[in-house]
Amino acid sequence: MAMFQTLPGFREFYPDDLARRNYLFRLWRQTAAAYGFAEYDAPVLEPLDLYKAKSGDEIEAQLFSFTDKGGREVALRPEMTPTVCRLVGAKANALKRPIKWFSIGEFYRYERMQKGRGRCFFQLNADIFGEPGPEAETELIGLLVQCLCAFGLTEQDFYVRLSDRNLWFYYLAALGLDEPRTRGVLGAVDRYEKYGDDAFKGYTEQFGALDEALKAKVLAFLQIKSLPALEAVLSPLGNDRISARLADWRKLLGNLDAMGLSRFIEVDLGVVRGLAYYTGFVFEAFDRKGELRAIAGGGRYDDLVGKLGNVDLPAVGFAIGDMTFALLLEQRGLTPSLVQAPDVYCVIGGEAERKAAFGAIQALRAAGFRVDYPLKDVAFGKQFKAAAEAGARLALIFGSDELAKGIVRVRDMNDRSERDVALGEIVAAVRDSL
RNA sequence: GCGGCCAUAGCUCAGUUGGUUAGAGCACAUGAUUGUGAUUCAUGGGGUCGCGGGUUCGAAUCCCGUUGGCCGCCCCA
Repeated sequence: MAMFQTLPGFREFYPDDLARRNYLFRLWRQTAAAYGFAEYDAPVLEPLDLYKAKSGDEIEAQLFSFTDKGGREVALRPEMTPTVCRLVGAKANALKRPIKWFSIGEFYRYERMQKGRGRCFFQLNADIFGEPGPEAETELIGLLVQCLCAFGLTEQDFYVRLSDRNLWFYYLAALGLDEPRTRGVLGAVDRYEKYGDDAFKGYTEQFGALDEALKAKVLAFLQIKSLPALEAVLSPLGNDRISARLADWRKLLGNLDAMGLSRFIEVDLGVVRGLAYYTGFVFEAFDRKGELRAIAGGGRYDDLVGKLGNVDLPAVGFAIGDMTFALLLEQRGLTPSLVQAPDVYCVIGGEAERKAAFGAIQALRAAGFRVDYPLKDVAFGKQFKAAAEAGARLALIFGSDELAKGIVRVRDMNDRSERDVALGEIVAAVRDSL
């Protein structure tokens, strides 16, 4: 047994694992770039207060935090949002709008491990700053959907639930609830899907039982699954800000429809997301089978940059975690096998031939081809086997007979055909054959 | 933080009522095969049975503790 184990919840990436991870990151990067997002990065270790400021003391229990040698209270980052708010806030006046940024980074949370959750994980974070209107949500939801579709997932595999905390606030205000009670009701709404009527226990303890007629309206509202149903409930109220908000909804859904993404989107007012800092549209991606935890989540947080970056700036963002996402790809058989195959494997007759082979190997590698060869003398049969197992497309045979004639035999490992090439033309010959 | 199940080779696992030197398949390595990828066969390396303690003449096996894993609850930024 190993004398040292990895810390609980931490992960090691052997070459095959890392190849899969890199594949994830590569497609995410390409997709984010295609949508016009610029990549940034920032420290893994941050002042503890950065997270307290955003989320309160309670969050500290789930933080990897400690005191550094300079006596500073620090924490490994559990998420990107506070950091990116600080970054943007610090240069807000110098940055071209809209600010469309993304990053891929590792995050740490001191939590109990579970399926799809460890103590370290990677996330793609994408955010737009400086755009208050639903055009920003259009871009982000579009990007989110494509970040999943890029791997071959379809509307059969996942969907995005779209909701709106503003509409909840406006609606509950119109029903006569004050802000604390509104937050209490939203807490119940967040839990309703899981606990049913028990979700209102917390509210009842704090404020007393919710009026039955009011509760019926809340329950009806959280079950709304379409824009027309939403309009039917809200339009009669004749409330200006609600009307304006419905216009935002029409714009967002219209935009997404024009992008051909309607089949991924489900209006679902039952989603409010627990985070107190979300201020508008919120959205979450789930697998259709409902077997996994959320694949991605995001929403608008217009007040956070002001709080953490000292400049008022509207913002929307989302994050996709790598663990649940990898489980989904696995379930759907979409995890590719990514063997790092060489282009060329050199079969070398013996020590004398090796010298000649090195020249060609060096030239091929300098030209950018992936070239491998046995480090020590091995029987010919073994070398061909090794070439086949490595997945090489070509085998170059550096035998004594060939080298005596100044040539190398090029074997195509797929169709087993062979041809001779002058030693000096090896690079061109390989280029032609691949 | 709470609860359930689990821990034997790199992987998947077997291991009798507690009883010789703890096994198999896969994987890996070598050879049969000194110029061509398969199959097959042979051989080999690799385990203080997660760790610590206890019971016993004797523990992978029974008991206690501990660490780690899986699953669920809380939480999920």
